[in-house]
Amino acid sequence: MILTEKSKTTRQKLLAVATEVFVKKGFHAAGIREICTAAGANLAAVNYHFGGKMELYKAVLSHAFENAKPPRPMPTLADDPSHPQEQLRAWIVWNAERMLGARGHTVYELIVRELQDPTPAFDDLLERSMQPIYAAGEALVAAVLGVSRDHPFVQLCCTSVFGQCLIYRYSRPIIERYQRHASQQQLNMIQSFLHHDPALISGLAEHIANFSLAGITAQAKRIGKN
Amino acid sequence: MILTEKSKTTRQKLLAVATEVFVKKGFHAAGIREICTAAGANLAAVNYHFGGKMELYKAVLSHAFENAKPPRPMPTLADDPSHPQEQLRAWIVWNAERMLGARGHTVYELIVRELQDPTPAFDDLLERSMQPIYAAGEALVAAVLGVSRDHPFVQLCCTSVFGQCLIYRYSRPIIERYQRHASQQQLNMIQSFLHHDPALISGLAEHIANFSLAGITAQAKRIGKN
DNA sequence: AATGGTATGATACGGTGGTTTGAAACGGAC
DNA sequence: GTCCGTTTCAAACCACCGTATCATACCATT
Repeated sequence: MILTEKSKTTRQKLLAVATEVFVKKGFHAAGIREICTAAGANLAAVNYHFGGKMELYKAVLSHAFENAKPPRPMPTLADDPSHPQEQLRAWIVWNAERMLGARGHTVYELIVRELQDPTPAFDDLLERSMQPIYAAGEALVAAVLGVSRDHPFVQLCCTSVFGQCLIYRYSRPIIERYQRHASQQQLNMIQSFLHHDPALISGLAEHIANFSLAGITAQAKRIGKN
Repeated sequence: MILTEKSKTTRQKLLAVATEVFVKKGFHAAGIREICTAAGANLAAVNYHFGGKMELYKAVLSHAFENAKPPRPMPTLADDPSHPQEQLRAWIVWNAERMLGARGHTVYELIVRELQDPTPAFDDLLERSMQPIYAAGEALVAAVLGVSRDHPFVQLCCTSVFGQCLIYRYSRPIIERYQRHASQQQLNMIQSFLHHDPALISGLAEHIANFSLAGITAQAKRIGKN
């Protein structure tokens, strides 16, 4: 199939709109008709350009994954093996900013959707977008704890870090509803968060890093005692 | 409407089966045909006994909330105001065990579903089942940090605690898929987790408490320095 | 101008989902 | 037994969704 200029734009429009809709409603609840009308395309356009709803969805996932290229490279243990603590901090901040940020990080919205209602595309997406990051974190935590990577504490600590990040994606509906009972100071934070204010996001990432490093070093001491 | 014995049992069967299905598939993906056949009832039974799918769902939520009564009371600051640190630890353990446990805690499965696709029943459910617990945690964290409850750090730390708990509910599909690459030792943990082994759950709760207390006291020192 | 691959359009099909209907079966009251 | 409110049942209804169809419009190439 040769792509002319016109076909390219409708394809892209479809992809862009579909990304939005899939993020907002999930795969099953999203409708072809809704996507097509929003993109100003005909109902048959999805089938023509992608071959079906699932293929469109996979294209959206791939596209989101491509656009999730990090602005700065992920810190790893290999960067500076003699200072694992600092590297772990850098990794946590990097990961948290990535998971909480808005710019081109729609992958996480889609992953969060997949977590609850996995589609056949789940495995591949997870493997490609999360596994390398998780593995790097595991190595760093293991280094700081001074144990091997399959020590139970490593998993526990990594999960604690990811949990603190993920909840900000999950609890968006709660936070929106929470505005009613919030003080003025809290309202400002909530607004900043809902609008993906970069300053607030790096503040949150800093908190998660401080909180987690304290937790992890505490566990390291606990291991040392035994 | 007078409830005879027979109607009661079909109603209850419907409620029980619907709870399972709603937890497993969410509100939209669950089908009343599936629920009715699994309950051994006629297709029209849901509409007759509850008035519709949404009413059935609301009944399930209420029923799950009623059955979520804690086996032991929630620890609060009021129990022992002179030892906030110990009380906070007790609260974290209590909360984590509650959120991770299996026995009669289906509310959380349903809440997690609501987080992604809120139905009109969301506000009420949240207000009744989560708000009191969160408020108690806020008070305890504020006491340990030595600040007022609307200090930003209080929110951040509470969110970190809840995030560590919630992720174990969210990441169940990941953990299931992770079994392939897991070592034997990890496999045992995974199996225990998937089967809601109480011993493992209290182990996880302990970890979350240790991790979080270290994080919170670190933040307390940070506040003290400024 | 004619052509042929490409893109768009209106419409219909099969399937599924929640809901409705009206009749039949039950079960106590008289 | 007869009545009447309650409950069950099979079947149908209606709206919606993803997909398939086929005709039409586009547009570079000849």
